[in-house]
Amino acid sequence: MGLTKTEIFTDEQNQLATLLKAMAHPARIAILQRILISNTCICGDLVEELGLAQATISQHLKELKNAEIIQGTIEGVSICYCINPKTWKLLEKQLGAFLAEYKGETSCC
Amino acid sequence: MGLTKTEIFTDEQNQLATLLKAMAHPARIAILQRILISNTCICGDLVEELGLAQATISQHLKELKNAEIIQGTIEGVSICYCINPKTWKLLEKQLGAFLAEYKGETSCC
DNA sequence: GCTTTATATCGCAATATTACGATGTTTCTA
DNA sequence: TAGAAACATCGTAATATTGCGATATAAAGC
Repeated sequence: MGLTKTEIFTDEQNQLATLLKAMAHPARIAILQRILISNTCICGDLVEELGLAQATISQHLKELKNAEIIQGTIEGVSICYCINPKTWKLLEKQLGAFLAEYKGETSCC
Repeated sequence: MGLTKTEIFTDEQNQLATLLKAMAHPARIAILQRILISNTCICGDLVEELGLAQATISQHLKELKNAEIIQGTIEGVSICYCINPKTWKLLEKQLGAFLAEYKGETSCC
């Protein structure tokens, strides 16, 4: 086991779960926040700002890139990362719809 | 290792990561959607509706409960689960603010 | 071409997650 | 009070994640 049964769920459920999973780590949230603040992309600054090893940061960036939440382009010696607008919009739409489904506390538990 | 370095991050970052992690599984998204649709709580119906074993569903419910995203009350023999309004509102606020930080594609990568 | 700088990848150890059968626990009913 | 129904918990196997040191790779400048 230890393997999620993706066949059982809808594509939307799997997609949203994948996106959430990619963000579900404090380091990756911190990375995204840094990108959002600087608007313009950042790179190895992260290693200094967060207290994690270069290999670890690189790995987190890779996961965000795999989920297509961020994208990177070579900028000389370093690499410039920024938000992938397409995925971000998708996320806003999917998550927004999901969260909005809750209609207040119409008595229950 | 295999242990997240929570000391390094802010409480907000850790909290948001924990909430996202609790939702970052297709089964748990499916469970939440069912609760949102039925508004009124559900229980063992999930075992039939999703194709997972009772023990597995119970475990997923426990994780959602630990994250305080849902809450359950004893309803005779079965248990009634529903959204925890407080956490849901917190989630809407935190996630909303996070997602809204992105200001379009002001040229970068 | 060699060196420096900036990232990526590999390999590993520690720990976490996912799924499930088996077994406990609690509550209602006969 | 014994039995059934509905969940929860335990134990376990398979796999995934986290973090890092060491090493590889790529671009720029000399």
